[in-house]
Amino acid sequence: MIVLHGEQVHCLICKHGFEFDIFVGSALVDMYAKCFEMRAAGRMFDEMPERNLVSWNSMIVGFLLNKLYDQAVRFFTEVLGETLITPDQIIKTGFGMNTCVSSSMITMYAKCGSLVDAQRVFQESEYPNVVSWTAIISACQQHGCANQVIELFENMLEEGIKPDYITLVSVLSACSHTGRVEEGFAYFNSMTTVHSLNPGPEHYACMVDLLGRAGRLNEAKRFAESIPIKPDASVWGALLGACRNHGDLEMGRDVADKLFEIEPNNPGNYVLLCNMYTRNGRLEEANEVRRLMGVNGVRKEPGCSWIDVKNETFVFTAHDRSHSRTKEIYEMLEKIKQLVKKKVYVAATQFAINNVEEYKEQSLWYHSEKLALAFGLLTVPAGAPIRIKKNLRTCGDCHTVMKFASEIFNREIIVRYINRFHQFVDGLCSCRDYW
DNA sequence: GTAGGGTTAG
Repeated sequence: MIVLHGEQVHCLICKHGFEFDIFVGSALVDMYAKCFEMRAAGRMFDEMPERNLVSWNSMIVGFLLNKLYDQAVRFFTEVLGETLITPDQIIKTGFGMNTCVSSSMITMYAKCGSLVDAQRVFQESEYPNVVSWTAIISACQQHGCANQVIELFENMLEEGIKPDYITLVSVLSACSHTGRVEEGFAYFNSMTTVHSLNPGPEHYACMVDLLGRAGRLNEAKRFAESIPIKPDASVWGALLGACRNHGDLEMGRDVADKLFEIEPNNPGNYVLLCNMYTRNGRLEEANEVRRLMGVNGVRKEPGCSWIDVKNETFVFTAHDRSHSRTKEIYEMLEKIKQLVKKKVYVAATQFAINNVEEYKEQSLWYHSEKLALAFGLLTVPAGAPIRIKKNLRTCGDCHTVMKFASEIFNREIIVRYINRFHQFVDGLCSCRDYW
C-alpha cells in the first residue's frame, strides 16, 4: 500500500525530468526495495543511464531486505565481474579491518558452525565496538559456550564498551540455555540499574524461557503475566516450549489458546500442542488440533537436514530415498543402529509422534538428521568434523544417537538445530543435555 | 541515496 505514495512521487519526478539523476534513481531503487517491490526496484535500476556504488549497494541491500539471499550474492559477483568472493579475498583487500565487515564475518563463521574462526576474526579486529563484541558474544551463545559469553561480556564492560539492547538478549539467552537462573536474573536487573536499558519483549521472552527451561513453570507463567508491557507471541512461545519440555499439558493448552489468537498462522504452536496430546495418549484431542490447523489453513513446514560435502549441499527429509546412494545410506543406518544397541541405548519412542506402536522405533531411525549422519559417515573424510544443519529442533532420540555415534565412530559431529549448535564429542554433547 | 550484532517455538 505504502508504495502508492512512492509511485506518485516517482511520477512527479518523471514529470519534472529528474528521473535520470543518479541520486534520485538510487533513492527510487531503495524506496521500491523497502516497499518489498523488488521487481520495480530492478526495473528502476535497469533504466538508470548510469550507476554508481550506491545504486548497486541499494540493490544488494534490497535483495537482503526481501530475503532473496542467493540473488544478493549473484548480484554482488556481477559487480565484481568475477566468481564468488572468499573470506581469504576479504582479508587480502584489507576490508577485514572494517568493523562492519569483520562483525559480519564473525556472524558468518559462527552460523556456518565454526566458532574458532569466528573467534579468530574477533581477535584480529583492531577496534572492536559494541557490534563486534555482540557478534562474538552471540556466536558463543549459539554454540552453547555460556562461560565464554559471561567472560566476554565482563571483558567488554572492563574495556569501557557500553552494551546495548541486543548484547543483553544474547547474554540472557546464554543463561537460559545453561540453567543459570540466578545469574540471568542478575543480568536482567542490571539492565535498568547499571546499563540504563529498558527490557523489551525479547528480554522478557528470555526470562520466561530461563525459568521455563529450568522447570519452574509456575514462576515462568507468573513472570509472563507480570510483564509491564503486553507480552507478545515470543513470550508465550517460550512458555509453550517449556510446557512441552516438562510435560505440563494443562498449562500448555491455555498458553496455546492464547497463541492461536495472537498468531493463528504459526504452525509451531499447533505442532507443539498436538505432540503434547499425542504423548499423553489423547489422540482425539491431537486430531482436533490438526483439524484446527486445516481450518486455519496452516501447514507444518517439513523437517529437513542438510550436509555439505565437497562444495555440494545434500538435503534429506524423513524417510528420504531420493539420494543416489540411498542403498549405502540405509545400510550405514542399520550399522549405526546395531552398534548403538550394543551400548545402553533404548529407543526413545515417545518422540515418534505419528506412528503406530510397532513402527515407532523403526520410524525414529529415518529422521532426516540420522540420514544426514549416515551419509556424513560415508563421505566425510576421517578426522574432519561432520557438520549437519536442521531447520527444526531435533528429537531426544536423535540427540542421543548423535552422542553415541560420536563415540562409536570417534568423530566430531556438529549439528545446528534452527539456530543453535550442538557439538558431539566422545559420547557427550556440548549442551550437556540441557536444551 | 546504501551498509555490521539478537530471543522463543515445530
